Amino acid sequence: MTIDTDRLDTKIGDVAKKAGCSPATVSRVLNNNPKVGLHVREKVLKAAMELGYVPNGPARALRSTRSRLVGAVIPTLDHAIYATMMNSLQARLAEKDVSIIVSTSGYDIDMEYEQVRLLVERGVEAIVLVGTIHRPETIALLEQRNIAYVFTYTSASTDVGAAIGFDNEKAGRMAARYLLDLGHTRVAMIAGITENNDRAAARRDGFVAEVERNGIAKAGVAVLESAYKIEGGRNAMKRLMERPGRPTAIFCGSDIIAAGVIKYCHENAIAVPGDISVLGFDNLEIAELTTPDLTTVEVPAREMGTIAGDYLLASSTQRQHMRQRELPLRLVVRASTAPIAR
Amino acid sequence: MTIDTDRLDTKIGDVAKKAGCSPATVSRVLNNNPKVGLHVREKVLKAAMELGYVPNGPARALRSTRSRLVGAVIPTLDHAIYATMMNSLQARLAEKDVSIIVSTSGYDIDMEYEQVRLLVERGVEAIVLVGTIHRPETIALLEQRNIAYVFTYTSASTDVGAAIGFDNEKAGRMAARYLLDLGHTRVAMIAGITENNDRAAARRDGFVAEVERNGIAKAGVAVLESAYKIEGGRNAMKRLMERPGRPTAIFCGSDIIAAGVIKYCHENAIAVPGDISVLGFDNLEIAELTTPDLTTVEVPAREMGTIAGDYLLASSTQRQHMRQRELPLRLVVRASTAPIAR
DNA sequence: CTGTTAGCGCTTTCAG
DNA sequence: CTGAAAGCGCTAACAG
Repeated sequence: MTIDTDRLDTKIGDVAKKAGCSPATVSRVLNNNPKVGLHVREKVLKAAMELGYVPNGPARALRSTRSRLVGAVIPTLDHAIYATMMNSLQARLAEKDVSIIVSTSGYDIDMEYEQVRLLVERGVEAIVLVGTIHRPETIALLEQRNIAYVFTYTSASTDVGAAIGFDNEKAGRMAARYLLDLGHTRVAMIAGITENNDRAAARRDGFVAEVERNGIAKAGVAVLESAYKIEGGRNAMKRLMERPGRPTAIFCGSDIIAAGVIKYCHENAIAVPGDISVLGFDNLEIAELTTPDLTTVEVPAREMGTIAGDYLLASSTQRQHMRQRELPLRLVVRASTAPIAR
Repeated sequence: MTIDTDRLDTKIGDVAKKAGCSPATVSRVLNNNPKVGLHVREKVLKAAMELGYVPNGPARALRSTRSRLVGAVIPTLDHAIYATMMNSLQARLAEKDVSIIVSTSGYDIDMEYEQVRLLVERGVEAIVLVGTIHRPETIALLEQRNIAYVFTYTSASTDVGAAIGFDNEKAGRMAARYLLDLGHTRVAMIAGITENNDRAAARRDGFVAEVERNGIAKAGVAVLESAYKIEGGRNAMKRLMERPGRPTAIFCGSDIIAAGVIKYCHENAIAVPGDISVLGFDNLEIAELTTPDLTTVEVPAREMGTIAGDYLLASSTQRQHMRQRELPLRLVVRASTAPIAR
């Protein structure tokens, strides 16, 4: 009647013996198979508990091909926008006892392929990816093995994979529209790193297109790139300010970059938003830390994680109706932007 | 000679057939067993490549009891200090093709136990935990199944588990020492949440002990708690300022909290560090975003992740020499602290 | 150096 | 409703 704690590992047969039934029945109980007698079910549960039985996941996965494991490959965990998404995704999956293997690609699609391969090897049932651009081999592998996958941070679904996110091009246009409506005509963008990052590239394209559509800035909109770090934003701003034809408004590809831009302005006595309006992207917690508080475009990172989780948890039939989900983007107006001075 | 892409899944036997050898030999090649003829090895590799063979991890794990999987249970991914650690831990493990299942406990040790149980079920070979305080069942389970585990963010190893981190109590004393040396006698602490968080509690205890050891502050040091959010810090500061006997220096349990404190000061025309010195903890990227820049205690989060990774990757014999690792703490002096005005 | 044999722990037909 | 039997894909003895 006491709990055995000395056995190194007890298996389903031990539980069966103790409960006085067959292993098959134990398995049924553990899998909530309804057609097991109430009495037997109770005995099994009791025996399992007393023996401290823990199922062997790999054995289960091998036999049933259901691993209760999903994978995610994100650029990095060192950026709040991805960490936050992972946090809510993991929380959602945990509610259903599904585990998530997290790996990072460092914004490199070759590395992403390697990681996806490894995840497939681990037997994940589904995979979360970021963005729309991937190696064809990555998608081919997933298709061939019939593993479900979702793209996040984008709303551009392919004919096969699902997409849960937002329209990056539209986001860029929204940013431009806002600055333009404020009366700015000399605008610039510090775009983050667009190589291998279709989302950053789409934002830039949308921004540039909207600005040029308005006929102003014939000389072209200044577009620089920068690492997603405060220092990166600061350096990019320095480069920008050393060029002729200073802008009066700047759209930054991330709040982190915007923070670096504002930092540079402080150091060089450039008034924000007096001399230059600064618009961020992401709405991270730090947007309330800059002086002045940062106007920014909010990215629904938490929500994306939860919805991606729902998608993965759904049955394959249910998934048909969830294959594309465009989340709304919201402009959060704070104090770093202002109408152009006349 | 072309790559087969239509087969749903090819197994080791298929590769063996194509390479003209036995499954055992294929297995040997795939596991880098040295005693396989060079010629055969090449044929196997070629066959595996052409068939697009991906090993079946669960089957391997079942047979060999080596899953190449480790687990981590952290409080949350929504705080940079943990996300950063996970990022470097994952990167280190990925170099050796080891995957990591990440789960979160929300600072709740009962939840932590559930997550650990699930990880054990998944067949992880080792587990990373945060802090020293855990349910006895958690440790018992790990011990019984003979699964390696490491505590991080602490240097207090138990007789069984390893610890990779720093001395939180010492950190608290260091913070107190610094403020005291600046001449402050009326000091306070906003400690984060200490319930179920032995690290935050130890920091508080060290801080209070060092202050009282100096005989000042007979009335006791004011200690408040706060969520690890900007708003939390701001609210706690509000409460603190509404009490009699305002402090001239405040130690915050996290930079996030410190940011909130500084925010409150701005809003209420309290000069930092003129009226009040503010000292943070963590040295997050945001420490350079507050105005003035934040003086803080640097926590080696990235390094902890890498070292924890090394520990998990090591053989059990090597691990004996790595069971305790206290990383140095560094005080990063910026502009939010100053000697007391006379 | 390579093949044969057995079986890891579990779930799943198939009978009863 | 329950048991017996088979075998998921792989690796580890053990021979040769």
